[in-house]
Amino acid sequence: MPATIHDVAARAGFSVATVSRSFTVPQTVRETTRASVLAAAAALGYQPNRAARGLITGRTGNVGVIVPDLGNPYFHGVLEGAQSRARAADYAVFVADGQESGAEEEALIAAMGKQVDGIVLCSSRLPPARLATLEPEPTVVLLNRRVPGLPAVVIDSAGGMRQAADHLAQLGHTRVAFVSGPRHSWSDQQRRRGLRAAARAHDLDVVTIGPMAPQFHSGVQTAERVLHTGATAVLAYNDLVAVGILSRLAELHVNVPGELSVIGFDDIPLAAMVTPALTSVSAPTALAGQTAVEILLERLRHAAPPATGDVRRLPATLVLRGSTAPPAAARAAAGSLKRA
Amino acid sequence: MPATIHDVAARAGFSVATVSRSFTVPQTVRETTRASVLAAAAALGYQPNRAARGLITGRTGNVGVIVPDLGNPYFHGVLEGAQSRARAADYAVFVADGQESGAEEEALIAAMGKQVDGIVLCSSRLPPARLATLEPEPTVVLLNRRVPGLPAVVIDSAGGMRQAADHLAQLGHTRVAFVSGPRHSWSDQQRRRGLRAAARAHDLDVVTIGPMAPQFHSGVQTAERVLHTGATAVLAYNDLVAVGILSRLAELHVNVPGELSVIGFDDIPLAAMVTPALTSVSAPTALAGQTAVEILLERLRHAAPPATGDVRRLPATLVLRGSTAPPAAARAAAGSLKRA
DNA sequence: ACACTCGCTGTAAACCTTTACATCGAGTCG
DNA sequence: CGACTCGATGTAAAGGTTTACAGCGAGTGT
Repeated sequence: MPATIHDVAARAGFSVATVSRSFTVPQTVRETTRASVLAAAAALGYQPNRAARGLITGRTGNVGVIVPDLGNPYFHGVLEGAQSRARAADYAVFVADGQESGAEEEALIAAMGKQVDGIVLCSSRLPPARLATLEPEPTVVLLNRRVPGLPAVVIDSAGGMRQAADHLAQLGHTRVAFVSGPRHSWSDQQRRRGLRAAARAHDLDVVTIGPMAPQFHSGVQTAERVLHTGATAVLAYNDLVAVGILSRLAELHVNVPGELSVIGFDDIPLAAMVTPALTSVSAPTALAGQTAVEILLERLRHAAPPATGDVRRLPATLVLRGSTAPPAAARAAAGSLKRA
Repeated sequence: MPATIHDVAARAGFSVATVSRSFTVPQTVRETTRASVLAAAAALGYQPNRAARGLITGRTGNVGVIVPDLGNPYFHGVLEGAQSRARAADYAVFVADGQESGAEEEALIAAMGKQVDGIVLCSSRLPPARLATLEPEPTVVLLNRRVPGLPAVVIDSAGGMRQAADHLAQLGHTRVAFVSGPRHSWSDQQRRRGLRAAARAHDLDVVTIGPMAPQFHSGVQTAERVLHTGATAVLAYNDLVAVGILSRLAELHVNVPGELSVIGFDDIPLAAMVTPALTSVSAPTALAGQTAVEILLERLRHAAPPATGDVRRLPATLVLRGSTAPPAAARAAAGSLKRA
């Protein structure tokens, strides 16, 4: 029913080859020819059949994005960025939810297999050994994960964590809690690393709680434990748990930031919507998504992967809001100073 | 490079037709035959080439989901539901962001065209006339939108609104504000309709503010206007603006629910995370997404659309949290009663 | 024994496009 | 003027699968 290349060829008075070329390698047909082909195509509403094209070229014009949890706001930014960048290049994007499971992820990769030209794997739950054997089929780029030999875009969590710790130290905090994320999470390791370094530099006392699921309810459950540590500030693995902490603290009538400062991670939209607004380490998720498909497309263009170990590092930046302040002790001291 | 049906056929000692049949119409091949075909396929890691299959069957095994804004949490639930239902049926899902624009949406539909068997159109921004002429190519099902002749799944916002208004009336409120959503939004019309009905029933005084963009900042901007209406409760078009209101109210030191009750719509995860937790009309978004692809798949199965005007109505239910209470006046009255 | 039906399998066409190779005419160079 | 090159176009094969049709052997009913 829909018009094929043959219909266009017949109408334009040329062969199918010429029609095909008019679309895929315009330089090779005479300008006037191309014009009449295009006119015929437009008149017929012709759209190339991607399946047929894919069959012969081996490319699909699709990319896949696999995230561990579609429900996690963190990945919405990624998805949005990926989608817009892909669309700009006339690629379509498949999205799939790995359900936090390596096995499911693997199944997804297999299922996507021939349907996509490449895959953006976000915060993969797969073991490094498995990741390393993924290529060359399909072409992948990692997001927020590094394994040797695979291109990746990573957000500099460690750097962000350092900024957060600097900020806290500067405010006068000396004992802080860290509510950590999933045990084997690459991101968690990065954040720990950043925190360790900053702690040494500033002579901060750090007590780590966790691992915890990166969810709101984890924060709710953890709030009281944080209080018991005697810390005057808490760094949460991500905004979700930070907000959970905030929520429980409000129930307990603990003043934030007066009695406890709270810092989140990722700066998802939620962070700006709670009261007090959450100081958070902003992760450029949309940019990350964009960059990931950009690298993917680039690799696809030159079938020979140029720099397969290409790692793009995106900076995270601390954004100051209302959930951090000097510790109560410091303010008390300042107060007594004034009084004295 | 990857194994084809021919390789499997050769290895199993049968023809390609038999191999093909073993996968697509298993009843027609002898059981033992099928077993050896499957064994050969497994040994070779054979996966049918979808492009080739699609070329001949005309089906792609893909469905598309178009949402007006990937950044809107409302659609995350939809997307999640759609994705999981599709995957269960071995379909893959394309996702695209219409950017709140009818034109972009149209372009997306055209671009998806031959790549998908059907499309779930969420809260479409397209005019009804255009929507009506979409079919039969591609097959679509609408979500949160109704136009004659097209199957749809809608969430009963009007019913939800009625529940919300009932709740408020029961608490003793007599004057409430409604912060409305996008002017031509179908959902907004539904909500208005439900509110009007409930207002009549309970003799509620309703003052409408808006239209407003369905965003957090709209709520922030609107909070003071709400206060000035003299209403003791406010119904927001969705949770995002409700939370915006909450946020601004906290800045103004207006107690919620003491001085003003706030009700949101959609019950996105955010609603449960703010303080006070937001009373909201819960929209079963994931179920809606699921149902939409279910209808789509069903229609695809019987090429002849069974009941093209099929409309599935999903109930919305009010979930009570901490942002609603009797109006200050009522409590004062109750207090004086007690005192008397 | 014959004509049939029935279950299972094979052969080959068809789906729509891209692209290697062939063709053909016109210009170029010696 | 002949041998070539070059640009524009056409012909046909190829890509992997499904499926209409044919074939074939075994059972069935007469």
